[in-house]
Amino acid sequence: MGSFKGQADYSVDKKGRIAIPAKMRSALRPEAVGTFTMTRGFEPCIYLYPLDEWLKKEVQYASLNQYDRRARHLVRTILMWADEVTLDAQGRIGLSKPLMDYATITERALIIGAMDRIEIWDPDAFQTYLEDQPDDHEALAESVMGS
Amino acid sequence: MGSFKGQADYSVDKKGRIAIPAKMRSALRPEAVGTFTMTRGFEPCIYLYPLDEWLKKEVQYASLNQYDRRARHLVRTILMWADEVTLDAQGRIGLSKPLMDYATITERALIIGAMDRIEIWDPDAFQTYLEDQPDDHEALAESVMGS
DNA sequence: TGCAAAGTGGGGAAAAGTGGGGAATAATCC
DNA sequence: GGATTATTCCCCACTTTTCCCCACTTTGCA
Repeated sequence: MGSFKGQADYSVDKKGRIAIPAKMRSALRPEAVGTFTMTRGFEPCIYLYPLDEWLKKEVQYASLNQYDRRARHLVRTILMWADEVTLDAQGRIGLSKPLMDYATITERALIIGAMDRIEIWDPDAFQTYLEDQPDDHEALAESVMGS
Repeated sequence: MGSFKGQADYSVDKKGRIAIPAKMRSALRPEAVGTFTMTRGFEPCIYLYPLDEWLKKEVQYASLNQYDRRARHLVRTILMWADEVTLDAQGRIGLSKPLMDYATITERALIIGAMDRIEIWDPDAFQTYLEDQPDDHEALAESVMGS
C-alpha cells in the first residue's frame, strides 16, 4: 500500500553506502524482502525499485518485440545499468560505481520518494534539473488532476 | 462528515510540533485514524490532508504515465514534499523541516480550515498573501461561484 | 467557582543515521 | 597456480534525532 514519498539529504560514505530513510523502508512490502533493483533514471539520477515492483517491469520489457531495433536498444540501455541490492543491518544500500558516476553522486545525496520508486540525486544536479523545468506546476497539476 | 473550518493562532515548539484545534480533530473521519499527509501548498503554506482524502489523490497520481516526462516531474515535485504524520496523545503533529522552511514557519502559525484540508501558514506570510490579493471579495465570489 | 478539556513545554528511552574495523571473497599479478 | 592485493559484506560503536510519556497552564463550560 504505502507509496514512497518525502525527501532527505543523506551522506554517502567512502564505501558508496547510503541509508534509506526509515519511512521509506517501512513502506517496503514484505514481498520485496528488503531488496531493490537500482537502475539509471531517465533524468540524471538513480531509480530504486522494490524487488516486487521491478519484477513487474521486467515482465513488461520481456513482452516487447525483440525484432524491433528500438525495443532492443531500450531494454539494453535499461538493463545494463540494473543492479540488485539488499539493505544491510543498518538500513543502507551500496551504490554501484557506474550509477554513481552517471548521477554524479559524491558524498551527499538527495533521496526522493516518487510513488513506486525512490530516486537518488546529487543535490546540485537536482537543483539544475529544477531550474531547467518549465515553472508550470500549478497549471500542470490542474490539467492532470482537475476534476 | 466534517469539513474543516475556522482559524487558530497556535504555537510551534522547538521540536516543530503544533497542536491541531480540537474542532478540526473532531471533524476527522475514523478512516483517517488520526493521520494526515502534509504537503506543500500552492501558496507558501502547508496543506494537511486527512489520510483518507490523501489516498484518493494518490490514486490519481498513480494512474499517470511514468514514461511521460511531465508526469514524472509532477509526481516528483509533489510527492517529495509529502509526509505522513499522526496525532500524538496531545493532539499535535510534527512539521517536517523542509515544509517549515518552505512556509517560513518559525514559532507561531495560523491554522486555517479549508474544506477537505487544513492549511498552516506563517502569520506574516499570510498577511503578505492577503495584501497581494485584489481586494474584491465580492467580485471574486461572483466569478468563481456564479453559474 | 470548580471541573474537564485544550494547549504548551520538556525529559528520557528508543530508533535512526553515520563511520569504521576486520573477516570472507574475488580479482590481479607474478 | 599460488600469493598478494583489492572488494565486498557483516558487525560493532557512536551521535543525533525522533517519539512517547508526564506535567503544568489556560480556557471553556456547567
